[in-house]
Amino acid sequence: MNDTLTPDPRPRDRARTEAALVAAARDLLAESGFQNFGINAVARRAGCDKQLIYRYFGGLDGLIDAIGGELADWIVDRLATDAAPPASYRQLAERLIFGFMAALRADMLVQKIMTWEIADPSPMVMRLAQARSKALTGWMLRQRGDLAPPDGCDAAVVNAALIAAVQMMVLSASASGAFAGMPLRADADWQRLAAALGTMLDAVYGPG
Amino acid sequence: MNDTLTPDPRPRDRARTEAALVAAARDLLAESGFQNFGINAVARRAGCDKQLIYRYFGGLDGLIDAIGGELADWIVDRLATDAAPPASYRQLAERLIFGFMAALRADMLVQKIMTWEIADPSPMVMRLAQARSKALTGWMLRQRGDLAPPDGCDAAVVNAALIAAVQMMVLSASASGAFAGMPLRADADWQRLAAALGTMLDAVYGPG
DNA sequence: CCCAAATATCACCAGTTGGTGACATTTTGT
DNA sequence: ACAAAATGTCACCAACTGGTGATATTTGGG
Repeated sequence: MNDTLTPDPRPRDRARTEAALVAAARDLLAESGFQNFGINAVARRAGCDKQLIYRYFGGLDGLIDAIGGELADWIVDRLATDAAPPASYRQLAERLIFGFMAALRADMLVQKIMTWEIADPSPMVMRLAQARSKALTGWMLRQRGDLAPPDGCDAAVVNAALIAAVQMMVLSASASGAFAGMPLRADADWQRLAAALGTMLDAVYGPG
Repeated sequence: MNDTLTPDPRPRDRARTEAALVAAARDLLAESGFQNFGINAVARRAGCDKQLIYRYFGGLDGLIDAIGGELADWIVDRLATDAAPPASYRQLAERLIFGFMAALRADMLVQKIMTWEIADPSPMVMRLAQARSKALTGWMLRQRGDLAPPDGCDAAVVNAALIAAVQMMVLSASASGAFAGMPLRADADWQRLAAALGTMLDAVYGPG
């Protein structure tokens, strides 16, 4: 009869519960960011008791690590889609920059985590950043082959700066729809940015 | 005898108290960022009751606005120090980028506010960003004179991208001492970045 | 002088947070 | 069949948050 004594608890399936907790944490992070992100909010969202987070993940840190494992190779997964290897260093850099831009624009969760890394750098969160940048440089080394940038050009730093520009623009756009007065809402806005980045790539690496 | 009945309250000086509150908020923000930044923390730091924040500023928002007023022209104040007008567009852009980099690197408070704008965009905080970018574009227009960028180059967006790159690098450096695996701690690191930015300016605007 | 306004502080409120111990129920191993 | 372990839920804790009403004390104008 279910006599209002036990209001049907969730089925006892640890794997399922763990997955629900990870999903709840990820969705919550992607939707609202790390503000108001806490153990209570995650448990509430997952519809189960926070005690389980302690039991199964050892706390919120462990839960974050579980998320981190999922997106360690985030950038590589959606960058290495081109069949043909790049024909020039310029092309390699172009694929890196524009691929990064598209991937980041489409992934709210990673955007929020990147913001988190800037705003509240805890050891736990920094590990996510480290894994990401390691995967990214690994991809570059693998794709580079024997292509070389022009002489007298610190390509690593130039690329880092372009990545930084894209990252800042995307994060700012998600927050306010603009950066430094430049609107970043319509597709035309983004195409204008892409054109400017193309100009810079042309200028630095040559129109290859 | 001050018989433990009245533990000497602060002197009744509204102007002084308001200044103390603004200073407390600013210092707290610069030191710890907007995490744990609340009305209780500010009042505690200022050594007076939070009620005064409600009375004198109408709440935390008003206090933030008071800070915003102080640094509305932040970037202009420390950019327009050069006596001679720029001799070329390249020189203008160089002053903008490197001046911005130096100013931002030296100002922890503005760094934290910029992070705030990304991480927790509330209407109140966004007003600060708007005032800043308005002042910045105003400076550009005033300094530009009749200098013009090369044809076929969307200089406004190129400059915005370079500013974005610098901003991302500085914020990331303050948080973790690196960006995308590139260390940003020693002066040599920053000189390397400056050199790369110089390369990009050369390439886009010509070595002038 | 006296009363009103201004100033400063305190006491309390409801709500939230992270964290822990106890309990009930189900599953599993022997 | 029975005990032990695993799973899920609840109740509670101290600490903190933003917010408000009441109360002292001082200042200043009439």
